[in-house]
Amino acid sequence: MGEHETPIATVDVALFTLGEGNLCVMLARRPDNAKVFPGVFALPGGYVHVTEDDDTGACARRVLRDKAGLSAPYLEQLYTFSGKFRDPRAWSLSVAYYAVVPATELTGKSLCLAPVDDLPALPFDHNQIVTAAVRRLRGKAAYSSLPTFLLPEKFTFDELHSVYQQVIGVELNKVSFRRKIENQGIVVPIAGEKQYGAHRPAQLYRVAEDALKEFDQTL
Amino acid sequence: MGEHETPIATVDVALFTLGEGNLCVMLARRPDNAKVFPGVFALPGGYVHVTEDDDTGACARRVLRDKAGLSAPYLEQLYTFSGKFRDPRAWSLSVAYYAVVPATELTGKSLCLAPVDDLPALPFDHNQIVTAAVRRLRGKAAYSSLPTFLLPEKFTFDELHSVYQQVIGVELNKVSFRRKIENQGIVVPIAGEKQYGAHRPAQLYRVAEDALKEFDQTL
DNA sequence: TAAATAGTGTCTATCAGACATTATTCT
DNA sequence: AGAATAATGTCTGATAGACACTATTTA
Repeated sequence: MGEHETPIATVDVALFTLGEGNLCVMLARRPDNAKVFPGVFALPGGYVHVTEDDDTGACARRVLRDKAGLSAPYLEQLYTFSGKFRDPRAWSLSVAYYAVVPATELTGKSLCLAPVDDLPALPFDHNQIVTAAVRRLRGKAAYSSLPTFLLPEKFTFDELHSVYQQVIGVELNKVSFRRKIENQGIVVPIAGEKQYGAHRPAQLYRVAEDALKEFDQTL
Repeated sequence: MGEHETPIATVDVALFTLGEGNLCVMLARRPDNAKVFPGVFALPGGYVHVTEDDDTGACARRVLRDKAGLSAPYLEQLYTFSGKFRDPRAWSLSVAYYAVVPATELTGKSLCLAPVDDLPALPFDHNQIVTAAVRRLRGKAAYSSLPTFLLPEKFTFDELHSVYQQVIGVELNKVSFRRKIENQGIVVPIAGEKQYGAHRPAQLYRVAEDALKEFDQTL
């Protein structure tokens, strides 16, 4: 078997968070000296550095660190997009990841957040990547603890309920939702901690584990 | 941004079928002149040919055509495996696919089929790829028409039931299973066609559509 | 008519959703 | 007391599983 021309290998990351009640994806301005699409907003991404990255997951974490200063969000490989024409430079292959972080992790950073349901036109096949990532996120939200990664450390039950609804995009019965969440052991009450307001105070919760937990049944 | 060394880009395919009641994966003998692991059984795979393949899916179909003579089985991208050490030659990146075909498509071809629950040690990280593919297949089987791709064109309800059980690995209530399948419209009876035996003859069915259909609920 | 498998009718336990009720704070 | 939100108790309709029963063939 002789040597072949190898494709370009890159990693792109769709970083999700909640902004003003909408599910948003982070966009980064491409450098002005980029060979293609200079100065255009796109998903953060970059070449795989074989001397620097242990694997594509490490590459994705490096991209997030460099472009958003994030250390350890929820990160999952999504899909690998490839083809002759997706990058004007050459036959290319992009391993797409998606990440989920609470909005509190992004405060102060000057980032561009775009609501996923009202996205501008993006270069390459990045609109397709976001669409696929949203589909995955929404799909998993219905039967996993994934939406909890959008919440800050402490939260009330109503916040949890609201985040699930926002992500999935449908109304969820409050009583059934509470039953389900309690059965699955997704969250645990923080003893003695309550959120006060002009009403009965709400119990504060935290996630039971840092890992993603999949439910055995639908919400 | 300067030029970087690019990783090796390959595609590997886990081809599933049923052999003697077991879920099996196809293995191919690597050529004797291969640079690494010559003559060893492994998942069929190959380099991405940027001049020949439109994308990695086309590459996977080419691999299946060349190594198993298959034209259009169910094919789905699984995951991209990557890293410094997974290939002794260099930093490499393998886009893994899995395919599902009825055993009848493989008769006559001299192929090696290994039961997935009793797999030999494979080169590279191919055991890991098969494990991930089996998990995906079993996961999807429970709420989709995926197992129908293991069946021949015509089949009885009991065969359908049996294939689902074999793939998922648990017993499924026959009455509930029939109700569910009927509700989902996965299969349609073939008018006037029955399979005869020393008992009441069984209605023959075919799949309703060629595409994968996902259920709204679990079996 | 016995054996074997195909296919259906129906009861029940479980559970999601709906609704009503109680709880606890602030104004 | 009234407003506001938190949290729980209980009824009901839908449905998965269990079981029993009927159907149709060959031997």
